[in-house]
Order: sequence, then structure tokens, then C-alpha cells
Amino acid sequence: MDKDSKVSITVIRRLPKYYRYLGDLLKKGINRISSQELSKMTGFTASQIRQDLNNFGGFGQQGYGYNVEELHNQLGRILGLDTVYNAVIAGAGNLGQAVANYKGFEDAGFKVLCLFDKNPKLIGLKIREIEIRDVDSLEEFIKENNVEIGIITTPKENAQDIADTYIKSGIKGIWNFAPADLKVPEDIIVENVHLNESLFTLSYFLKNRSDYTT
Amino acid sequence: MDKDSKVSITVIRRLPKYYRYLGDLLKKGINRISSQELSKMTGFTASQIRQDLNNFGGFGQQGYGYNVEELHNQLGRILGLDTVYNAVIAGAGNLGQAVANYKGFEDAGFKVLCLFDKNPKLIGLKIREIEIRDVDSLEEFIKENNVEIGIITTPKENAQDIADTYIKSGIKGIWNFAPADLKVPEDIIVENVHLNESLFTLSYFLKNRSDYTT
DNA sequence: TAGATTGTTAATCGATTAACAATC
DNA sequence: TAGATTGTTAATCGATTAACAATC
Repeated sequence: MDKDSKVSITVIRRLPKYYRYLGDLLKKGINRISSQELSKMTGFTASQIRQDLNNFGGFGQQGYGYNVEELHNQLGRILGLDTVYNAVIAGAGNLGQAVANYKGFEDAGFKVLCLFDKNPKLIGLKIREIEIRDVDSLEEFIKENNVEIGIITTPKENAQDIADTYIKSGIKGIWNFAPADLKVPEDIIVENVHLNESLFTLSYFLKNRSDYTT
Repeated sequence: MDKDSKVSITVIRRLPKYYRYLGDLLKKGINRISSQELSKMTGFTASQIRQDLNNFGGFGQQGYGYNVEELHNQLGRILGLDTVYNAVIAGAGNLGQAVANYKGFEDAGFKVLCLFDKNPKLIGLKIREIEIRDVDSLEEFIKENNVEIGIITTPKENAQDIADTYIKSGIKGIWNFAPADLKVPEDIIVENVHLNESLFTLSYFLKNRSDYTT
């Protein structure tokens, strides 16, 4: 395993892509793949793929390549997709509701137990099976239900407050959709989805398109 | 300007963060900032900030630092936030509706004209002011309304088809939320928001937390 | 065995950081 | 002028690519 090594974030962020392509191959019934073929599919070099995978162990076999199912399983294990965590969402507006409906949670082993909002019009409603409750009961709920993941889909202004409540309540990881940089203790994992930054990047390349295509 | 240079993607992706913090400073009425102060706010080193900015020109002044308003304006210009583009959204489900409601479009100079879906139950509805139409009319709409940005919030299975329609209709950039790697000609800009990859990364760090905190 | 492909070391490339002369 | 801070070059660090011996 990776007891001693600190694998770099750039490697980690490529793993989900490997995992996804291997899942596709698995569905197609293909049970063997070489780094060269994976290279064609993912756009990463074969050398990089072998380097990446060898951070976690030698999953391949010389002269053969990789067994698709085994590598898929190993990556799932490495990514922690086999571990189930309880999650809650703070902010039950459009984005919060969309996230609550997001099918991908199951694949990652996350279970959304409840949404929270301060808008009385929303409190009491259900998104699929998931209830929207008053944000005042957030802390209590987290403590009582063994919640380890907090999702933030509130406006920017409330994001840090919610994060503080999460941390105080014992949450371990935050999936943050608010366009803010949260201040958290260093043992708290924060993963940001900054839509504005993504959109601005798109805008940049549109404006400067000719610089790159000429 | 940056006529000759190809600024690296890692630099570009830091610009929105600078822009955001400068916007905050502007609101607070602060009109002068040094790279060292920006370093404290953003977490990037002062050296890196100066390097980044100097890819686009010398916006600072020795002994003084940077004028907040001017730098904010310059970054806005560099990011193309002053240019207005028309956009459409394909896929009017939860995510599509959330994206349609997303306030950040205005900041980036994007205007969402219409949503498209194939579900008859959705066609005809309005999200705020934005109508949902039949996806069959997508190509025609794009050509008639000078649409340059296509957003994809459909399921994975339909993403490539929509992308193909977009490209055929003359769209220049795609903001893709589907967990798929789109195949597009090289003059088309694609910016991905891969929620599954973000979630898997969060999962990884949760599982391997102790490796990093000890 | 011969061919294929990994795992891994070494070489290269690019990005970050350090340092400091230029200059406001 | 003296102090501050940039713009920019040089040094360092880390990530990617190339190469090839190991081995299935």
C-alpha cells in the first residue's frame, strides 16, 4: 500500500479518469488492457500511466498488460469508493437540489441524509426521499447521525459559517460549491467545485482562441 | 498583450482567484495591494503572483505595489469578462435548471438564451425567464441567434451527440457537465466540470487522511 | 522460445521559488 | 533621499517523458 509515500495531487486527480475508462471497458467485456491502449483512450502517455499506477503497486504483468477488472477494483479501493460515508447538504436552493439529485453519490459511496436551509418556504419539502430541514438543527443532526461529509451549496456569504458549524459538529470532509476559500483546520479535507473559476477559464480561452489555434 | 506567448494553463487557472480577491478588496475600498499581501490572501507565493501577472504585462509599480482597481480591470479584460456571449443549455433536468439559475453567468459575460430537452413534460416550461424547448430545434436556434457557447447538462449517453450538434451549428465553446471526454475539433474550446472526479478525489483524501496528517 | 509489455531508473522539461538590480 | 516593492534572471524543485532491463 501507500503507507510511506505522499502521492502528488496531480496523480490523484488522474485516477478517477482511469477508473471511469476501466469501467467502460468492463461493461464492454474487455478484460485486458495495455498502458499503450489506455494512453490512446485517456490522452495521457503510456509512460505516465505506468508511473501513476506504480505509486500504488504493480498491478500489471510484463508482456500482458493489466487485467481490467482487477485494476478497476484496485482503483476503486484506492479511491475509497468501497467506504460508505453519510453526507448532508447545506443550502437547498437550485444547486443544492441538483446536487441532492446527483446520481454520482452512490458510485462514490456517499449517502445524502438530509438537506438544510433557512428559507421557511423550503423547510419541510422533500427532494426525492430527502427532507429539507431548518439549518438551526444542522449541528444536532450531524452529531446524532454520524455524518462525516458536509456539502455547501449556500451563497458565498454563508459558506464560512456553515463550514464552521460543520467542523464544530465533527465533520471530516467538505464538498464546497460556494465561490469562497474556506478556512479550516488542516485535518479537514476540502474539495472545491468553483464554477465561476471554470467559467472564467472558458471565457479566457474563447477570447484568446486565435493565440492557440494559429 | 500576449500575442506571442502561450501562457500555461496552470497560470490561467489562477487568474480567476486573483480576480475574485481583487474584487473583494475593491468592495472594501482598498486601492493598493502588494504581491506579499496578495500572497497572504491567496496562499500563492508573492514570487509566483508577480511571475503570473508579468505574463500579461507589468501592472505594478516598484516601491508601491499594484493599484487594485486597475489590476482588477486588467484581469477582467484578460479573462474576457467584458465580452458578451450568447449561450444555450442542453439538458433541462435538475442540473440544467440549476445552471440556468446560476448567477455567475452575468459576471462572466454569458447570457443563457434558452434551455433544450427531449422530455415533453419539460418542454414549454420556463426557468426564471428562460424557456425550455424541444432539443430538435437546437441547431436552428443556435444558427438564428448567434449562439457561441453550448452548455451540456445531459446524461453521459447524450453528451457526445449534443456536442456534435453544437459543433455542426457553429458553436465555439462548450461547458461540459457530463462525465465524459468529448471528442471535438481542436479549434473548439471545452471546459469540463467533472463532478464525479471531484467527488472521487474527496473520497480518496478521506480514506487516506492519516497518510497526510501524521 | 520470441514477442510483448511492465516496472523502474535516468533524462528532460516545465513550473515554482529565490534573489536582486531597477526604480518608484 | 531612504525604503519599499516590482520585474526579471537564475536556481531549485517536481513532474513528465524516454529508455531499457526484467519478466511474463
